Amino acid sequence: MGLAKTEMFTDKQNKISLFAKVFGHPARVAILQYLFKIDTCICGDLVSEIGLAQPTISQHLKELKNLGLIKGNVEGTSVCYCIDKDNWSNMKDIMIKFLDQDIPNTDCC
Amino acid sequence: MGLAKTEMFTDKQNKISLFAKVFGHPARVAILQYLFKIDTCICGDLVSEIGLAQPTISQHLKELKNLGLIKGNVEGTSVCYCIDKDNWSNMKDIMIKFLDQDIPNTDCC
DNA sequence: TTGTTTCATTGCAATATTACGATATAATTG
DNA sequence: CAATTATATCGTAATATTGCAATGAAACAA
Repeated sequence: MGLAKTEMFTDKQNKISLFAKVFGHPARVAILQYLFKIDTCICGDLVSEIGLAQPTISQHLKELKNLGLIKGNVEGTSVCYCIDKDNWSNMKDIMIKFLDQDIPNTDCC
Repeated sequence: MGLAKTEMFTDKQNKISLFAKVFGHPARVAILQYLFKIDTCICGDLVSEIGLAQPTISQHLKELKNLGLIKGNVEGTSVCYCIDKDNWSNMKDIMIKFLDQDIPNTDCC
């Protein structure tokens, strides 16, 4: 199979899992952290920064772009990437709401 | 391949991606939400609640247990599951720190 | 002891993900 | 135009994930 049965879950649950999945690879985490760290757009130094082959980085960027978390801008021969603020903020709200629930106070375990 | 090159990333990046990966399936999100919603341990009604086959649920529970996010207690013939408060709290801090970074104010994109 | 119930494990088929070489595309330079 | 640079896409091999039927194991009930 390898195929999640998304139709049996709520939209919210599927959304959370889609966001989580994109963070489920250290290369994508590293790309995002780099975008946060350097206070400007990324224009090309990602391949040397991360250490994976160029097609691999391109593929990871595509997944981040597909979810809307980053956006790219063609700048001559290179492409500038940066966080999509609105979408990131939206995702953050959803994820934090999931993570920050009150833990039931049942000491049966 | 299908194999992440974890050795090229920091421990923190790998940790974040491992936590995220476990949330990257709606069934595991649903299990956790159910654990939060019902204010007590889960003792057996997960299979009927989620709607996947029993071995599938068992497998998802195992992954959550492996990361330490839930713990189980044998209660007669059934097993009681609940959130592991300390580990959840720890994970939450790491994930929120990652999600809640200040977004660079560069409007080049 | 013989079921019965509940959950875990095994084994396997279907599908997804990861990584990268080769190649394509698109803008720029000479 | 030809060469260069930067990125995307294609194709494919290696590995991971998902789901479940079959089976096992452990506690309980009769």
